Amino acid sequence: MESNKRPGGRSARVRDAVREATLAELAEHGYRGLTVENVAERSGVHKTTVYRRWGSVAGLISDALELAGEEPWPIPDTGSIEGDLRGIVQLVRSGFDDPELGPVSSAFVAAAVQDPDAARALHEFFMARHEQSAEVVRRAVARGELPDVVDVREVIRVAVAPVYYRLFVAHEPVTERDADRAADAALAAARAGVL
Amino acid sequence: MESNKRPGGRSARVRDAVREATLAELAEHGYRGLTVENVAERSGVHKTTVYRRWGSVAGLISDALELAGEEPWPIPDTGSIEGDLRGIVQLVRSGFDDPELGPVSSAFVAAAVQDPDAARALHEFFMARHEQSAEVVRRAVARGELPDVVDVREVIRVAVAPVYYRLFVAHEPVTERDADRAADAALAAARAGVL
DNA sequence: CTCCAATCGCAACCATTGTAGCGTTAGTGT
DNA sequence: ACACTAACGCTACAATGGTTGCGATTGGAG
Repeated sequence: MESNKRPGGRSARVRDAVREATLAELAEHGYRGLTVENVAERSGVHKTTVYRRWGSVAGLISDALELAGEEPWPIPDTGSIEGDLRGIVQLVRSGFDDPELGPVSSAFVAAAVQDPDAARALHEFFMARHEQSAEVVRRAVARGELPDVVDVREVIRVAVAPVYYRLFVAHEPVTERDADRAADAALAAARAGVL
Repeated sequence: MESNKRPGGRSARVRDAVREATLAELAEHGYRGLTVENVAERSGVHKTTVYRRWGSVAGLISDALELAGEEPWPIPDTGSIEGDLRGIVQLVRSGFDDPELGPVSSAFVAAAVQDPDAARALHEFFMARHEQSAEVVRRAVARGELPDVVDVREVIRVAVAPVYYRLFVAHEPVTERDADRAADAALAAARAGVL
């Protein structure tokens, strides 16, 4: 999708229009309501063109996901690992709570459990996220707050996992307290040396 | 679905045939390949009947899920909370690894992120699972291995969450070691008194 | 400026999914 | 045993999703 032979001009305009329409449709109707025809209609691009370049709704999602993965997100720096970890988990929680971002983010997860391409794209997305977020753990190790044998990415995974588990597996509500507790649990495990 | 006015005879046969066909189709083709027409074909029940009684693929899934939720699963009893927790998480992991059960279980998760009815059914399923699994934590508290203020269900959630997170969110492989580590992390957090 | 290939728009089409009307079958109460 | 009606099967059809072939447009290289 990146090595286009004709990156300038009309192709670029079409691509942007479709991407924008995809995100707008996702925000409004979620993943279930995302259809190639609606995106084509909204973007002003013919449906045949969308099918040719993106193939299906999963292709649209994957493309939008790559785009979303490029922009970094604000890693907290509160001075303590406890505050940083809590900040990250709260950021995840509030992201899904947001009426604008929530449906889009949820749509990514929903698409990935169904389509291999979307799954790959989401995998890459989360690998980048883990890598960025792990910085707070590295800082903590440097400050001597955590043993230096800790698996920095695993701390992040264990910290955010309960939030995702509640949202997408058990389908339970997630309170701010739940988020803090998940962060604290990961921290306790890291301090105990099991991560 | 339970308060049928004619629970005996043909209706029951139809219901069982459809349920069985649904599970078989799920095992073979996963959630993506599950279609009302295929289930109708396989079960020998006409497709209009399936549409009438189950409405859609999500209805089929919800029904199969209620069925699956009724049969209990083997909670380990190794004598120590460490062994029990590890056993539970490994059970989860190996369940999704199993070529027979894996696709069916995954299909439940996939359906629930898309359909509200399936989400409700899966929610009930997991509430029951948590309740059953929490028994190992209660035993540990009784043995004095854990503080008695611990949230027994939360320990289970935190223990299994990383496995589900890897499988359905980050789309990373899950090794046996990953599973043990997740159990150990939850245990460390519980011992530290944050759960 | 001119030409050429890549890309897009368009209409027509096929396949699949889901619905409606209606006659038939088979549990269930008497 | 008999009648009554819920539930099912069947055909036909509407709607949606996705494909194909071809002509028109447009960037970009020389």
